[in-house]
Amino acid sequence: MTRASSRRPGPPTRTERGIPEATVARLPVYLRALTALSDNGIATASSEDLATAAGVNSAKLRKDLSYLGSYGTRGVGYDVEYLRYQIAREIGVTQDWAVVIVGIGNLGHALANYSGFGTRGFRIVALLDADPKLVGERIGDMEVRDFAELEDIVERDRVSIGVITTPAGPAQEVCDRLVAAGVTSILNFAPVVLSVPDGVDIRKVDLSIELQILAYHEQRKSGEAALPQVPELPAMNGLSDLPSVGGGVGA
Amino acid sequence: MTRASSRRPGPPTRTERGIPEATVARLPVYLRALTALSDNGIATASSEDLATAAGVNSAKLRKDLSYLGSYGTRGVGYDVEYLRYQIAREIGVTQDWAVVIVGIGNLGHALANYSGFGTRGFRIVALLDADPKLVGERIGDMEVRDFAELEDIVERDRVSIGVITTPAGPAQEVCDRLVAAGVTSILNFAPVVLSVPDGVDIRKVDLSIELQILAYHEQRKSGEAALPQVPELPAMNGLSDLPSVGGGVGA
DNA sequence: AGGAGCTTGTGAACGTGAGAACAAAATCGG
DNA sequence: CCGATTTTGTTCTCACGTTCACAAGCTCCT
Repeated sequence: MTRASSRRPGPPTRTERGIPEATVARLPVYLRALTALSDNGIATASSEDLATAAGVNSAKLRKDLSYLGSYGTRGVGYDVEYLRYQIAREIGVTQDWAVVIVGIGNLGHALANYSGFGTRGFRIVALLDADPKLVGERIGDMEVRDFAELEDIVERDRVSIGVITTPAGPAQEVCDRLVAAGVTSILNFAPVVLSVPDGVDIRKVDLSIELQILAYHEQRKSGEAALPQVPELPAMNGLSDLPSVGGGVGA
Repeated sequence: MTRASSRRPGPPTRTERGIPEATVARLPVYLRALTALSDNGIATASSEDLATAAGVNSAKLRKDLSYLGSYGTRGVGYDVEYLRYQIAREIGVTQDWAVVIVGIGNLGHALANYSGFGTRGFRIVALLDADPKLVGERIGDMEVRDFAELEDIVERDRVSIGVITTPAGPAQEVCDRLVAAGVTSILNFAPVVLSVPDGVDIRKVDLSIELQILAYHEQRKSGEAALPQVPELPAMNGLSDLPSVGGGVGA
């Protein structure tokens, strides 16, 4: 959760209509669970069913849904299609969002290739990279374009979401350009902390950090016994500054 | 934060030596910030400096570090190298962790190709896929091997971490096989909720969910004005069940 | 040596999130 | 039509996480 936007000092720290951030983060999970149920031909589901499908407990799910309104029926459960639509609307995926991907390296490639994308609320309108060797390359039905065209594209297609898949180095500059061009939501895969002005939302995905969190717990499981007790700086691993997935030569 | 492991009912809900989960999730960020400072030749840093580099506020950073011990010096700050080593040791990245990647589609490819990986605490020991057309393909200095070899590899190389980059369909089965083979930490990129026994840690990375969270906030920013007030189920978008990045034909 | 000036480590206040438990509302069977 | 049963929506309580604020401790200068 990395909201960078305006927190006005009003009394209830919750936003506008007031859905807690933790709940917002779970709504997409519910949406997917509902879709799965729907695909299985299930028309009605109890909070218990839904909670199981979504991997949470039913009390939490009910409370989450209560923030949206009273869409269930006591004694019966939730109408799958109806609830699904309500959540989709609340999240905002009943409309299409234009997305640009900047940095067409390994990961950028993977995301660009991911076909089941355009049909699901998000539409990739451009793949950008500053490396002339990449510009012009075709990926699926799209062509990599020069990063210099960013501003034009953002304006023309009303792009509000940018995905950064460059290496760490150029990420901040790319970010600044995106923001200056009018993008107000950024999904960052580069292993750096980006700074953005108020009103711009940033979320970060970082493979390396996820692995390190797993390693921490893994270490507790087995190695509990013999940890060297505060040794004096033995030659450590090359834990360096870019263990994420950033690809491409970026901007 | 998706720990599935044992929560014994002891009084302080905190684990073993007791580092809060929220703190654990930030330690890798601090580690990276320290490495960046170190690379810039900075030998000492205050909590303020570090906090800025890591994108958090200094009070939080100090409290987080205090769970590890007293590694700073009042009036001075922290020795960058020393603190870096202490955090690395705490996380467990001073040792090497063997990792297998299952599902060599677009994303599996991207992760496999990511070079700055083996040198940083995590060593990919195998790329696995069930699709015979992929088996044998060379990626970097590795070769894709048959998913059937999983058990042998896990045992031989003492693999404790598995990365799932298959599509949603086979993910649970792959997960079960991983667990049965002895893997106790799983990083899941497939857009499904995996169920695992106690003692196995799961973390999930889901592009589609991240985008949807951004979309939610984006909608609040602009569209605040005219939201159709609870319409009656208009033809909605094909919000379906696999908007993540899963690639390959998996197991 | 002693005081001024920093910076850490932590206790306490506050806010947010999770889970238990229950009352309100709906269906269904007789 | 009424009671039994089911399941939601909500209230209450507790645990967790964040932030503030300050005393303890270190260095440096005079």
